[in-house]
Amino acid sequence: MAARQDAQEADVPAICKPCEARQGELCSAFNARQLAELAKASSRHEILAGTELSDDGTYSNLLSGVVKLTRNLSDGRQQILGFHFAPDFLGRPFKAKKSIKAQALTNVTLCSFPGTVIDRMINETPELGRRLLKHALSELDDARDWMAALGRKTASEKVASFLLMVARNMDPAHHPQSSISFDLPLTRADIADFLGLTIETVSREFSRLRSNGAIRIANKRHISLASIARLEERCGD
Amino acid sequence: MAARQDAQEADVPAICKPCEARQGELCSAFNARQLAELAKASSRHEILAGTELSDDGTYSNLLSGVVKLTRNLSDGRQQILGFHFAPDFLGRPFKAKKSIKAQALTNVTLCSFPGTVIDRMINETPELGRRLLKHALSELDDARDWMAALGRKTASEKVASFLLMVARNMDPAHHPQSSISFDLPLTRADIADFLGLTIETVSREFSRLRSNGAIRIANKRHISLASIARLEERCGD
DNA sequence: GTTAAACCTTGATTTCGATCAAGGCGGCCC
DNA sequence: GGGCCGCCTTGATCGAAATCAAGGTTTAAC
Repeated sequence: MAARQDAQEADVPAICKPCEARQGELCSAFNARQLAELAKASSRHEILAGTELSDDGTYSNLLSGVVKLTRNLSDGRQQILGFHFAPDFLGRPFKAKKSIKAQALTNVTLCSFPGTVIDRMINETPELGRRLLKHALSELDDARDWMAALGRKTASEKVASFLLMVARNMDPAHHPQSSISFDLPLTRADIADFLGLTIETVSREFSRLRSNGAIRIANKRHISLASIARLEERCGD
Repeated sequence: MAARQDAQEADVPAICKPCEARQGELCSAFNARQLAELAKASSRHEILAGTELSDDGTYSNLLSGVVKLTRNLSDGRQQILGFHFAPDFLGRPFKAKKSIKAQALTNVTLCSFPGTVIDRMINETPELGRRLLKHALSELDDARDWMAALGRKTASEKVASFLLMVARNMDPAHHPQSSISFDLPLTRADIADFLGLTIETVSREFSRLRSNGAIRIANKRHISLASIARLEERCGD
C-alpha cells in the first residue's frame, strides 16, 4: 500500500510485486503493458476455509492455500477430482461438459481477474496460449495418474500415493531421501472421497503405515515421512 | 491421386480434400498457405489393429478407427486411460509426466505431421493454440468423468456408463430416445481394464443388462441399445 | 467444568467384486 | 474333419473393503 504512488511508473504493477516469486505459471508470459492492464482488472481476495468458489468466468492465481475440485453423483456419492496447491492457477476457458465444484480446503488467497481479459490476450500473446495449454495438459496428466490409481491400486497403495502427492505439492523442492513433514489440509472424509474409499479404510491404512514405520502421525493431521523414497516403494507404480 | 496435378493451384491441398468433412477439430484453424505447408509435411498411414503407435513427436488426425491409451503399474496391472474415436486428434506438445502407451484397437487411418510444424504455427495462429487448448480441456473433462466412475460407481453403473460413452462416440448425432446399435471395438479384457474390473465381472454385467432388456447382444461384440435414455438411468450420474 | 459437535479410530460383520474353475463358441491351421 | 487357440460365459468360493457399531479425542461454546 505504501508503494502505491509509484505504481504507474514501475515496470511491474505494485499489486504484482509481492507476487513475483509465484508467477512462473502464468503472469510471466505477459509484458509490462499487459501486466499493468491485468493489474487494473485484478483484485486480491482472502477466502475462508470451506467457502465454495463460484464458477463465474474468473481466472485466479492461487497465492496461498489449497482448493479441492469435486463432482457428485445423483445420490450424493462424491468424488474429488483434484487439488490446487499454491502456487497454481485456477480457471479455464470453454465450459466444462459437466459441472465441477471448487471449494477452499484451507484459508486461501487469490489474485483474480475476469476471463474476458485473458481470452483477448491469447490473441496477442501466443506464449499465453502455450502456458494455458501446458497447464491443462499437466492437469490431464494428473487426472490420468489418478485414474490408474482409482482403477487398479489397492487401498494401501492409494493412501501411499496420496501422501506422496501431498508431500510433493507442499514442498516441491523435496529431496527424495530426506525426511519431510507437513499438515494435511484434508479431513479423512476428503481423503476417502479422493481415493474412492471410505473413511474407515483410510483410517486403517494410516494406522498400518504408522505401525510399519513408513509415517508418523501427530494430532491426526500432522504427517512425517521417513523419506519420499520409502513411500514410493509402497505406491505400486 | 488423379487430381494430383492441380494440387499447387487449389486452395486446399489435394491430400486434404477427401478429409474436409472431418477437419472441424484442428485443420480448419489453418489458412490455405498453412494447409499447403502442412500437407507437404504430412502423410497418410494405415495401421493394423493391435499396432502400438510410437510416441515420437508426431501429431495425427485420426481419420478412421479407434485408439486406446494405457498405463501399466509395475506388476503388470493395466489401466486404460481413454480412447480416441475418429474423427479425433492425437498428439501433444510437452512431455507427459509418466509414459502412456497408445495402441490401435481397430485398423486405423492417420494423417500425421511432425510436431515441430505445429509448434511453430502456434506462434502465428492464436486460433490454433485455442483449438489445442480446447481439445486438451475436453480430454481433461473426460478423464475426470472416469475418475468419478472409477472411484464411486458400482460395476453395473460403470458398464452402463461405458456403453453410453461408446454409443455417443460411434454415432455423435445420436437421438437420445431412438435405438442404436454398433460393434464394440474392444475385448472384454479391454473393457475391464478401462473400468477397473475383471473380465468376469464385465461379462456378468453384460448378461445382466441383456436380461434386463436394456441391451441386446449378437456375436459377443454387436450391441443394440433400446435407447440412450434407458442406459442413462443406469449410470448413476 | 460440562456439553456438544466434528472428526477419527478400532472391532465385528457383511457384501460386492475378485479369484478359481470349468466349459462353450468361433475362427484358423493343418 | 479335427485340434488348437483366443475369447467369452457361468458357477463356486474367497477376500478386500464396505458397512455397522461403539467409543475416543479435540475443539469450541456456554
